[in-house]
Amino acid sequence: MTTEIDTTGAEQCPAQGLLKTLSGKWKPEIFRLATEGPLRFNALLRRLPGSSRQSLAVALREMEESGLLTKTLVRQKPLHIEYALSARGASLVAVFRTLENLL
Amino acid sequence: MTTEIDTTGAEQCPAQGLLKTLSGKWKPEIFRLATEGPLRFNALLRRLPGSSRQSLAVALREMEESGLLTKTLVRQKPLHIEYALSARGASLVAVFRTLENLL
DNA sequence: TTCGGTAGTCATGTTTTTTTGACTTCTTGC
DNA sequence: GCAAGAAGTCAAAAAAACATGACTACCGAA
Repeated sequence: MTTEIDTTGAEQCPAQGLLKTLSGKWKPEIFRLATEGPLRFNALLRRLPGSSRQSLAVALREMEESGLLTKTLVRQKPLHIEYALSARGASLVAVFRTLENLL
Repeated sequence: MTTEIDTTGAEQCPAQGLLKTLSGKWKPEIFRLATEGPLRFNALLRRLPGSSRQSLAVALREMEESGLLTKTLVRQKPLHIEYALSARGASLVAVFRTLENLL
C-alpha cells in the first residue's frame, strides 16, 4: 500500500459534504425513517431487508458524527439506544420538502 | 445471473431519487462545474483528474436521464456536444444555496 | 485518403463498498 | 451463575463501482 495524500477536505462547496453524509446504500432510507420517529438498532435492521449490522453501524456512526442524528442511551425497560433526528437533521427535512415541490 | 426483481422504483420519497442521481464519485463535482457553464466531454475529463472516460460517460448519461443536465449537439467549428444544466437542474442550485446557510 | 479532433464503447482488472457469519460486551431476570 | 436481549465488532467473502487501455464512429480539413 502506497502512502496517499488526503485531498478530500479540499471541497469546493459545502453541499458536497452533505451529499457524502447521505450517500451510501442505506443512509437515505435511514434518514427518511428517522423523520418518522426515533430508531433502535435491531428494529432498524429488520426494517431494512438486505442490510447488515455492519453497514448499519457504520452508517449510523457517520450520520451521528456529521450531526444528522443523535444517539441516546435510554435507561428504561430493556435499556437501549435511540437514534433520532438532530435539530440540524430536522432542518434538512424542510429543505427536502422544498425539493419535492421542484421535482 | 439470476433473475432480479427491480424494487428501486418503490421509493418512499422523491428526494431519494435525487440523492441517487447525485451520488457517485464524480456526479457532485460535475454538477457544481455545470453551474459554471456548459461542459464538453474531453474538457470535463481533464478537469476531473483521476476520473475516467467510462465513469464520466455513465455519470453524464444518468444525470441527463434524470433531467439534471441537457445534452446538445453543437453544429459549429469543431462539432461537439454540450452538457448544460437543465431548468430543473438550475432550480436545484437555489435549493443547495439555501442548504449552505443551514450548514 | 489519411489525419486530428470530437465523443464515446468494450473487456478487463483493481479498488471500494457491502454482506455474511462468528464472536464480544453489557444489563436484567431467573 | 446462566440465559436472553440489547448493540455492537471483526475477518473474510461477495458484489458493486471505478479505472485502464484498446478500440469504434463521426466529421472536417489537408
